[in-house]
Amino acid sequence: MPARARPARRKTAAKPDLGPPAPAGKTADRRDSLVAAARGLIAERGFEGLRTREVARRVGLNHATLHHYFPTKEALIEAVVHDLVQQLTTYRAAQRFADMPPRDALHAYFAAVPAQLRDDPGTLIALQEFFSRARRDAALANIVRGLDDGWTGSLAFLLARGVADGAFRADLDPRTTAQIIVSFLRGVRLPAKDVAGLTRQLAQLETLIVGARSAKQPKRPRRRT
Amino acid sequence: MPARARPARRKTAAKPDLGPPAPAGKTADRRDSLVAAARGLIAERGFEGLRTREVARRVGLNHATLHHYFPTKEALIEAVVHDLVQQLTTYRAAQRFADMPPRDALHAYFAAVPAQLRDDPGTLIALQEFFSRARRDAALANIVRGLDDGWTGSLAFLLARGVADGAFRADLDPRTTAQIIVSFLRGVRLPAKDVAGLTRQLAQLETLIVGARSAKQPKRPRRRT
Amino acid sequence: MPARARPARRKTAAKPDLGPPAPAGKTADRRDSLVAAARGLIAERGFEGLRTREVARRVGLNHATLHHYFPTKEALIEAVVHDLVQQLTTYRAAQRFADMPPRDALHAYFAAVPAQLRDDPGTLIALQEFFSRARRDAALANIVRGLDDGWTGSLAFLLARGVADGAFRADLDPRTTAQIIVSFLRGVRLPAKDVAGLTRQLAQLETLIVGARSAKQPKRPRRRT
Amino acid sequence: MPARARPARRKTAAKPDLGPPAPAGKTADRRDSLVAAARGLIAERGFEGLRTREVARRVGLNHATLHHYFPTKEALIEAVVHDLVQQLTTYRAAQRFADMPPRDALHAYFAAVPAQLRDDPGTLIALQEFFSRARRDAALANIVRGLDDGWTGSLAFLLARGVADGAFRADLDPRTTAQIIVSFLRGVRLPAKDVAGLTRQLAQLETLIVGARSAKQPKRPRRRT
DNA sequence: GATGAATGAGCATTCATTCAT
DNA sequence: AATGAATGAATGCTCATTCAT
Repeated sequence: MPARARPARRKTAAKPDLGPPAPAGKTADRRDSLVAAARGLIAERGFEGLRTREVARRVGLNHATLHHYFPTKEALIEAVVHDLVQQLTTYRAAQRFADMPPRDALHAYFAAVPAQLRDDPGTLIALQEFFSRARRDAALANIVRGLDDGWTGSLAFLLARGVADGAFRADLDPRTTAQIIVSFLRGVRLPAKDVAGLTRQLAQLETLIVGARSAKQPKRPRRRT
Repeated sequence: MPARARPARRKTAAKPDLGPPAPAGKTADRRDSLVAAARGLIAERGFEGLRTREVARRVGLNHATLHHYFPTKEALIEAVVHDLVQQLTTYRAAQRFADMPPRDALHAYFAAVPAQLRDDPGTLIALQEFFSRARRDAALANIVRGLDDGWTGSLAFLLARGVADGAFRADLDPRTTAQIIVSFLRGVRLPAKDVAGLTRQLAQLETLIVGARSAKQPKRPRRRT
Repeated sequence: MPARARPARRKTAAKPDLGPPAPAGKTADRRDSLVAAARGLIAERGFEGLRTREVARRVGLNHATLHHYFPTKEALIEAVVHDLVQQLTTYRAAQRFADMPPRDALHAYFAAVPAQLRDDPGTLIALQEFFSRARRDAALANIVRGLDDGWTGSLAFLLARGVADGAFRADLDPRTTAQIIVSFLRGVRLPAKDVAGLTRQLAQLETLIVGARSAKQPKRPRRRT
Repeated sequence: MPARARPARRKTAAKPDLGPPAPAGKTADRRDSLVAAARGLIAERGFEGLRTREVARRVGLNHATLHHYFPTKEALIEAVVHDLVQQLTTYRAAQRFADMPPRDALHAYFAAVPAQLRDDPGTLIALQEFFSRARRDAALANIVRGLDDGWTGSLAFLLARGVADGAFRADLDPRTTAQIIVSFLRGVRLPAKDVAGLTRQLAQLETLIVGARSAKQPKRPRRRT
């Protein structure tokens, strides 16, 4: 749920107090609604089942009106990707991994995954669809690659810090391990019916990364005080 | 319309004495060709881009003739799944992991991945497409789940053996770890442009599973025994 | 339900005498019908009013079937041009101007115009539409130019012969005059409600070309014995 | 919502004292601009390619605003015709053929054609489009017929004077010849790439009309006082 | 007057499927 | 078995027109 700040429509922008409640930003809202509806539809039916008519219908608009906001279906899809990228980037930036000890950061990171899955599975499912589609769409592949690099990079940084201060296994290549984690997360079956199972997997992965020390609590690594 | 009597599926093609001299297995061959073409097309363009006319064209058949072999497009897709499942099951059965020490078995298993990727990327890409599609197709989901369970099961068995004989880390839950590996493999970006990177990731994963001992050879752990 | 009657006949292809009257050339016939319908529609409503659905409807076909014969609307239009060009070329070739004395040839040529207008006004009207459209369609412009050059050329040749043997005015540049005639014919108002008027104009034009001698029979120049 | 009170059309724009200081004639100007833009677009792309949005865009107006000036697209088109008619009528009136000797008048008339073609080809091209469209639009056909009659009439009058005073061929029917000239001009290929060719054709036509005397200067007959 | 938003009717094109031969 | 022809149900997109503001 973004709630994009909406920066001053048009050039007038005076409109101190209008009759209707708040028509300001209606256009942006509509666009956002359409993007959200499209994302949901992609999550539900894949690109195979994405119909502009259905997207418009879900927002309560005539299908022709959709083209008032997005000239083509492809433009709508692009908007969905960009929204997805921004949302994920924001999400990553919002977490202050840098402020936390590596092990806590990793734990927090992993803890966020099942939460996100429960709160907003649609976004992640849509993301998987885009990963799939990137295979045959060069432009999308570039965007996805950027997303991937950022994702891997932030994880690799976190892991490197942990390796340096002895929190993680010494024989761990940060970048390679980050790639493993990313591929693992990308490969998670969605929609997740077995969230408990996923939580267990994340915990196990944490154990593997942390190393031999935590052998005594394999399922649930001790939280840092 | 449906219920077309499916004559001699797969490679059985026994039919010791038929009227015409040599038409044996021709129908099965055609079916196989169509399935292979469909699989290739799915890999190339996804379900989005799967067209029965194109499938028929690639096999050199008229598009209407395809319907003599598969009453509907959906039937063709099902045949592709079943073919895929059988192929993978056969493949797994062919490898004698049970006869090898766990660590060697794991290594062999991981070594086979980049090889498969190089030899027949199409099958794996198609597989990813089916995983994607299973999200919205209950019937397909069941098939895929079976595949998944078998895959996870065989890996879990291997890991359990390793944990039991001390080849792998003791704090490793075989089933959970098997699920991690499966999700990781499912999440690998295809087509793989960076096979070396993938090989490195597999080696790292091996290291994490084997445990602290191999800290000195992170990239290519010496085989024990 | 197919009701498959024939039991697997390969490349036999005997077919000595078939039940139905004459299915041969049915495809060509359909194509021709569609082209004719399209030409008619262009004549009636211009390119503005050309609808593939209507073309198909006039031939008694589903609009999707039209695309079985012509991949796009543009392809259909092209077929109409080519048909038009061929028809006109054939028409011109059929007239044996070369075998006639210039003056008789010109007269015969002019006499054919009102006849054509009465028999098949649609073709000429469609032709005018194409002339109009050639203004904004480079490809069409080339085709039309070719048609024009042939038209002008044959007339110029006729006129040159007449100038040479004294049948026409001596101060007449054959090519320029041919261009005048062609432009005049191109500019005739269609559909022609006043055929008599047009006939009069052609006679007058003949008089102007023949020169001063025929001052006594302005409307109907005497035919050369 | 038609019946928009049309205030001060054309270039009158008197309005000596209005409320606001300078909005005088603004509405009329806007209308004229729209008509001019529409005419240009018709010349460029034909009726096929006439889009009200594009017309408005070229004038710098919102497409919805266009409907304040012209209730429908058809009304805009009508305004274009009327503007065209008025322009041509004015143009014809401006030339003082009546004051000149017939042969000079004809020459002046013909000389004006290439000039007009060079200065404002758009108007003539649009005119051709309207001639084309008149074929299927009865209302337009009437307007065009009026234009045609005026055009033919003025030429016929000129020719009649010339025949009477011996300037032109005696065996020339003024009205019929006027129709020939008009059809010829209507059939000229536009946009004219070969203006020299057209000039030559006009000169030749002049020769044909004047008669045998000018046989010595076929291209540029000396003006007979 | 001006404008962004909205809409209905329509359009060319696609495609899995059916059917007669 | 094989195929060309045919079709209905979409599908993305267009565009003149309407309307609330």
